[in-house]
Formats: sequence, structure tokens, C-alpha cells
Amino acid sequence: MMQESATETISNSSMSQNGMSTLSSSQLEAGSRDGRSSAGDTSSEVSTVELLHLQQQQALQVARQLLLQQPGSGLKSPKSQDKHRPLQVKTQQQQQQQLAAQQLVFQQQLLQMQQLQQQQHLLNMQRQGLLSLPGPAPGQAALPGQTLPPQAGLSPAEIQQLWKDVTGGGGGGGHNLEDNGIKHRGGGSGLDLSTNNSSSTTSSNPAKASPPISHHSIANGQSPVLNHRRERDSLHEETGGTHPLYGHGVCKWPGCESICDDFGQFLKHLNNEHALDDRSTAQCRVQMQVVQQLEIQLSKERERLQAMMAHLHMRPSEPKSSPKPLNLVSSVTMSKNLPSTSPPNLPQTPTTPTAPITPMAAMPQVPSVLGGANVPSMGAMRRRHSDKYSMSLSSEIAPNYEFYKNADVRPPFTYATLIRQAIMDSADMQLTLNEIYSWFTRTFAYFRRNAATWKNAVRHNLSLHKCFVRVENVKGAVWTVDEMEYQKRRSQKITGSPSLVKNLPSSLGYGTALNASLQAALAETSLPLLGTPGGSPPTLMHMTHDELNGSLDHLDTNGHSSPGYSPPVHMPSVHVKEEPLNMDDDDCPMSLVTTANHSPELDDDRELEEGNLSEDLE
DNA sequence: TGAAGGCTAAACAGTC
DNA sequence: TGACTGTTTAGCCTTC
Repeated sequence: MMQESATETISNSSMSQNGMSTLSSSQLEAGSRDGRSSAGDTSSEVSTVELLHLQQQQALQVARQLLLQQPGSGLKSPKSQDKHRPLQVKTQQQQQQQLAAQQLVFQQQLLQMQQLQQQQHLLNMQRQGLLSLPGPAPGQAALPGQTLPPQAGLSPAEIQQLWKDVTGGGGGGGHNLEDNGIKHRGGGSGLDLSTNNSSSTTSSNPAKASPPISHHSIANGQSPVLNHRRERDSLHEETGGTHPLYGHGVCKWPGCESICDDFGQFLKHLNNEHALDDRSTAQCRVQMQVVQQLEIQLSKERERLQAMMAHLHMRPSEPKSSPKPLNLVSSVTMSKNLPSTSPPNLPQTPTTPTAPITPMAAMPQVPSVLGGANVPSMGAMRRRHSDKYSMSLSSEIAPNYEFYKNADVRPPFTYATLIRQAIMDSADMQLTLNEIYSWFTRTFAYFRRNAATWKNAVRHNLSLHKCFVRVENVKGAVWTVDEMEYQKRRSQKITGSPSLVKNLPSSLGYGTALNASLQAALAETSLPLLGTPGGSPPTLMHMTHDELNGSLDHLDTNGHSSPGYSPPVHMPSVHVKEEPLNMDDDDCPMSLVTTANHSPELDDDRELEEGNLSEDLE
């Protein structure tokens, strides 16, 4: 059908005196349809045979044109040929004009041949997997830029080459448009972009036809209007001779490459050759399409990258000699219990149950923890990274809340961090164990299965870490966070790392030049909290945030305790949890820990802690 | 290579 | 009695 369409287009164009430009646009439009089909449905993509057939048709057309242009036949169409018999005597001038016209037509035919070959080449590349053709959106009209379906996967050189095709260049590097005798042929030159321009208005997606393109993204993607305005307005500003469309003495207008010795000449050339007219406007539209296609391609490549990373990092069947795959041992161990522990009515997660994906690999917004440390890793490593580099929990999760909520992704945080976050998210800053469970399952799809494992881990962490305080309540026991303990624990981890400590300013303590890790670690304590989309009410979030800021922000910014230093987020009035007196020995080896016993003199504790930390930093 | 941190698994006791 | 909760220990892995 597409072949018929192309053939029909050629036939129609052959009947027209102005057939070349019509042929070009129509053919390219047909090519655009081909491109769409190839992008959207590979089964219907234009085969090489079809292209060859099209090419043959084109050659036939060339021959037909040449026959029509034989001496005596004139340049007229068959219709006009009937009316004007070659009986009349031609003048010398008429003969010269005829010869020139023949050459022109022949050049146009050659150009079209080149375009066809280019398309065929690109299709072949696509077929060989060298190009990825996302193709325009369904229903999107054939626009000039879309006459170049493979451009989305093109290299800049290929795009430039295609641009030459579109703009009528056709020649390789060094071939100016003028060389082809096309450039100065007026509105009907080469590719009648004005015609295509009108076709762009038929797009079912006008927004796509004229996408908002950042003119800074691609230097060549500037509209002529903007260019001229910029020229006029900033002529004095550009005394340095810099212009996005000018570089290395060459006009960078797509498909131009005219040599301009100096900037003034370039401006003159720009005003003369790329003035605001239909052609420039059409070229700008084409460039918009190019940018749009590139953006689409970029997004697709990005998705592909994420998929690749997800595949490489989370493959449970990754060949390992060890019975426990290195990556996400916890996930694997959980997976083995999946059939019995997975609730049947859980929301379906986008990933396979046996192949959870790391947020590093699959999250739409790759967390910073990825860095270079996202190699296959076990939980310990990842979690240590999350602590070490001190990713802000909420800042890491909040943008990906829906992702964690729906995707079977293990959050890159320790259980302790998550438990703390759960408690901080609560209205009363205290949660029962069951509520902590609920927070886990509600917030992370990953924790909707293998409950026995992670629940055990939660209980284990609650009991293990002194920062979690069990408070007897009327209705039972609730768990709270002893922020002091939590921070001490974090500080210990950070101060205990010489590599981190050595970069810290000694005189400032938590000063302005605070090490990024420590700063982020402290920032984690002032989380805006996670519950943005579905968690705690915003007011509560702000409250807790403010509270945390009150206790910790002053450390981040000024390096000194503010006079109104607020106590830890939650200091349980009833301290039920019995802690051994020698708690500092095993769990808090650093000097900071001397303040671990929930002293009411919190300010003193903090000062002491800061002082100790500063000393440690020295 | 060892220490440390983190996770999983399991055992055990107490409570509901 | 069984489930749940809380504590403790052990083993493994990874990072430093």
C-alpha cells in the first residue's frame, strides 16, 4: 500500500510542471509514513525491496522526464505538449533556457535519488540494529523532520547529512547548496518546505508540531525570529563574534555551512540567506522535529539504560558459584519464601517477584547513592553506602515515593533508618510495632512479602539499637526514637572513618565547610520526611521537620548550637527500655557516647558532643 | 587480614 | 494453645 502510495505520488508529480518540489515533499512524506511504520510496527516496515522498487520508479521517472525534455519534446508536460507542437522555431535564448532547465531537472532527480538512497541506507541501518527508530507519535502528521524517520537515532553527522537532504543540500561536506544550483531557486527550490510547512498544521498533535524547545539545548535549534531579534538586539553584545549559529568561520544554520570569514560577514549572511521567510521557518520547524526526535530518543535510551542496569544488577539468576547470589541476598532469601508469605491481594508490582530491582538500577530518578558503587552488592554494602554517603532518606525516597510504593525495590536504607523514618512520620512520633509494620508495607512494595524475614529484622533492630526506645503506653508498648542516640550512632560511624574525618575542618566542628558526608548525615536528621504523597499530614510533616531543624539545622549552617536548641525529637518521658550500664563499651566506643544516658541537660550534652566531635575531627 | 556494620535466621521467653 | 512481641545470639557478607 505504501508502495502504491509512493508510486502514485511519483506519477502525480510527473504530470506536474512543478513536479520536482512536489515530488520531493510527497516522496519524503511517503518516507515519513514508512518511517512511522517501521518505528511503530517492524512487521510493516518498508523493505529494501520496496525501497528499491521505489528507486526504480524514480529512475523511471527520471528517464521519462529526460524523454520529455528531448529536443523537440520541450519541457512541457504531455498536456501542454499536445497544445504546443514543437513546430515553432525556437530562438537561441529559448534553447539555452531549455538546456538549463534540463540540467536543473536532472539535478533535482539526482537529489531525489540521493534522498532515496539515504533513506534506504538509514532503513538498512535500522534493520541492522544500528538505529533505533522511535518514530513519531501515533497520529502525528508527516512533518518535514519526520520525513527523516531514522534521525532519532542518528549521529550528529548523519543528522547534518539529513539536514542537507532536507534543505536541498544533498552534497557531502564541502558541497554547498549553491553547488547544486538549488539554493537560489526561490521558493520552489529543492524541497518545498513551505508546502510541508502547511502540512505540519495537519498534525493531530499541534503541541508536538511545535514543541517548546529550549533554544539553549541545541545551538542550531534557534528560530529565525529569535536569531534576527538577537542579532539586532545584541549586535553590540556580540562583539566577541560568538553566535550559536556561527563557529569556525562557518554558518551553522542547518544545512548551510557557508563560509563566513568574520562575524560581520556571518551576520550579513544570516540576514540575507536565513531571513524570516517560509523556508527559514520551515527549516526551523524541521530543526524542532530533529530536537524533538532526539529528545524522544534520549528518553528511550534512558529507559533502556535503566532496564539494562536493572537487569545487570538484580538478576537473581546471575551466575554465581555461591548458593547465595551476591546481590541482594536479602531479596533472594526472601524470595524463597515468597509463595507462602506473599499476600495474595497485594498490589501488583511492576517487577517480577523473584527479581526485585534496586532503586539504583530502576528508579526513574537514579539516586545519588548509585555513584560507582552500584555493582552487585549485598544489603550490607548498599546500606552502608546509604549511611556512609548519608543519602537523605526523604530526599531520596520522596521523589520516588510512588516508585518505592509500587515497585518491588528494596530501599537502600538500613532497617534502623527506615524504622526511625516510620516513627518520625507518625503523628505522635511513636508507633507500635504493628504500625511500624504497616508503614513498611505501605511505603515499600518490597516489604509486602517475606514478612517474617523483615519483621524479624525490624524487631531485631528495635531491640538492638538504643536509639529506639520502647515506651509503655496505656494501650500497650510503642516505640519512639531517641534522636540523640540516633545522631550519636551516626556520628560515630562518620567520625570513625578516617577518610571522612581527615577532610573535616577541625576548627569549625560542624562548620560551614562541613564534609559533605557529615553534612548529609545531619541533613538526614532534618528530613522533610517521607510522607509527602501518602504519609503524614503536611502539617505534621512540617512540624517534625521544624523540630528536627530546630535541633539540627543549626549544626548544618552555623556550626554552633543555637540558643534555643531543642531537645531530641522525642525524649520519652518514661524510659522503659533497660539499657546496660556499660552500654558505651560495646555499642558506643567513642567519647561522644558518654552522654548516652538521656541526660536532661541536653544542651550540655550537645555541646559536649560537638566538642568531642570537633576533637575527633582534629 | 581483622574489625565493624548490616542483614538474616533462629531460639527463647513473655504476653495477649 | 497459638500468635505476637521482644531479646539475644550466631553466621554470613561487605567495606574499610
